[in-house]
Amino acid sequence: MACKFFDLIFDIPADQSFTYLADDKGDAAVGKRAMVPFGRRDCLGFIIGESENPPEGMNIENVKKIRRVVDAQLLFDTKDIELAKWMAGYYLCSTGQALCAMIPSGRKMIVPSLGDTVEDNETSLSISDEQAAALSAITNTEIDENSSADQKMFYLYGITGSGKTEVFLRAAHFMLKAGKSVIYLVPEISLTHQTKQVINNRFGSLAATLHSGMSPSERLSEWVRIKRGEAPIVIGPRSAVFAPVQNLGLIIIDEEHDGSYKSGNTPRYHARQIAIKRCGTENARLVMGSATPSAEAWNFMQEGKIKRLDLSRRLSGGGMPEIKAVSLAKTEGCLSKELKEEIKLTHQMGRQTILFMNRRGFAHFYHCPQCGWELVCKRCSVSLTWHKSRNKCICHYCGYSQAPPSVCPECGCVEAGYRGFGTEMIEEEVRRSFPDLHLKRIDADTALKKSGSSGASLEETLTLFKNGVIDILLGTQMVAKGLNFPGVRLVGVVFADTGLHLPDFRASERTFSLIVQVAGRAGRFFPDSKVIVQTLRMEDPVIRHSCALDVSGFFNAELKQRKALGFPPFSRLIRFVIRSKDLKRADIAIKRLAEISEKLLPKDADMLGPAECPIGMINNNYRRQIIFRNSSLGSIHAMAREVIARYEKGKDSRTYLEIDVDPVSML
DNA sequence: AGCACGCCGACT
DNA sequence: GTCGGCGTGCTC
Repeated sequence: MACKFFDLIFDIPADQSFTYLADDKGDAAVGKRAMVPFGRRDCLGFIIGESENPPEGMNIENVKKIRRVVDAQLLFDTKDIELAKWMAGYYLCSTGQALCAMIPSGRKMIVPSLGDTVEDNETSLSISDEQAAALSAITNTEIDENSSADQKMFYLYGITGSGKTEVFLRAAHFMLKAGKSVIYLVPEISLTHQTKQVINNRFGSLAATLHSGMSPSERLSEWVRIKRGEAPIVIGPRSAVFAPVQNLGLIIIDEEHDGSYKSGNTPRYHARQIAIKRCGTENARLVMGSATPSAEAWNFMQEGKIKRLDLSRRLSGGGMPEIKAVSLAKTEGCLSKELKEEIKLTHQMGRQTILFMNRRGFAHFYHCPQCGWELVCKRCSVSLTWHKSRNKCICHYCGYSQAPPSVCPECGCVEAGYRGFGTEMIEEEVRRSFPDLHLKRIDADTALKKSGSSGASLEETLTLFKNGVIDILLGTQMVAKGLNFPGVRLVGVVFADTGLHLPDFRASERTFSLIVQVAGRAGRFFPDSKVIVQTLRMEDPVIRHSCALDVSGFFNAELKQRKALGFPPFSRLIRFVIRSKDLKRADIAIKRLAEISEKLLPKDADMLGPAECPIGMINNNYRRQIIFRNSSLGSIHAMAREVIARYEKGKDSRTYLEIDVDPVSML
């Protein structure tokens, strides 16, 4: 019987392919997954190559047979393999790991519910001149095989409510009509449903979704549906950037600044980077959008690498709200006089308030005013957060909790207590100040509750708020993203400074972005809306620029600073983190890594560290880091690859090396 | 990444 | 004597 040889790669760190045998008539093929004996066990591998002959210098006796081909359909093609190889090179992982991140992991397929027929509901809604100009810039670009990437990247830069979505939709429609496919990236899973509804209402059921909330088999069947060309538009979070659409015409990245576009595990890819790469090789266009671009995108726009398209006006109900910074310096509790008065006024007007609290992080900690002692997680070295309703102090990294001490364990001082405030504390104070207003709190704690359990689910709460049943919505990041409530007049940022102290060079950028985004929730439909930003740092440029909604003023100052300090976007970084349960091992490993690195460090590059990570321990793992920096990625990239190779030889099996190219968080 | 092999210390 | 922790190396 005729046999063929197949090259397989696996989801392991080693970048090496392995050859297996399968008979000719079988269904083994490049683009499918197969179970094969690998070492002492069976492993799932990706078939990435085939040949008539065994690999050179290899005895046929030693080639094992494929046990079972898992997929009936092809899951990936040579284009995908090329992308995986590029990713492996860029993000310093193995090709197998890269491919594994690209492809859904399901085994069984669910029969997909087939979409309706294609509709063409051309909306008669008119668009503004600015929208029309932006749209024609995107669509009028010649689809020219020889055009450079510069002409294919656009940025819809516009305040909330300026109609970015409509431009996205029309650009998508343009591509669909031209017979091309569209990938529409959104920052959160919850936004995929919302966006899918909008798309399906508009164009018929053409849209597919891909996200981690779906079961693996659901994802697999959507994947296959996309691959067959049955869904020319795909909506999803960062992993959807790999969607196997045929004839890609456009990738949309909504809320480009959002941190969720960066993967948190190996390979730590950024969806924007992958999108740029895909648009380059597949000759597609890229349109991003945000009111607060990332520093990287802003810099590209200034250099002309990305064409900026301005949407400067709000479409409905006039301008942006009045934004006022209010000092918390002489305030007892967490609500300033001004904020209280505005809440009252807003209620009298029959309108609603959103209170925003950026709770997570180093914000509120139990500390002793006498000796400075601070209650910190034993495993993660971050401040514990006090949850009054459960009377517990909880670590937001690992979940550790303990009862709050009644006196300072160091000096016995009874004044020890919490500084700063979380949503629960604000909730209490608001209830005390406004006993007859209906308040609801939304955060990770309350969002966990599913409908049917004691409390209202997130969706239920949002519906109640939308219908005006709730007067005040209090919450964390969740209230800042994508939600539009026409009845809102007032937005209060309870404590804007949270996050400004973080030992991360992006702290300012993130805080700025957050304040502007939250402010955008206010009064999209009325001219009299108001935002109050409470702070202890009235003079801080971040606070001043964000309250003035002055994005370019902020970036002028911030980019000057970044340039002076040599941080991105004026340099590129590669971060190595060593993690180990054992302090000694972590220290030995980081020292060895540093020694290898020093030898290989290019003349023009910097090495920061070795040092303890700002969050020195997470989940009982000690964390140490080294950061490589250079004006371009080239030389540190090559060096990092060699460092990894030498380090891996003779590494300690109980320490782990995490590699992050273009890190976005340095904590 | 797993997993086995093989080398040293301390225990019934 | 042997059980088991831990460094090393390989997986078609």
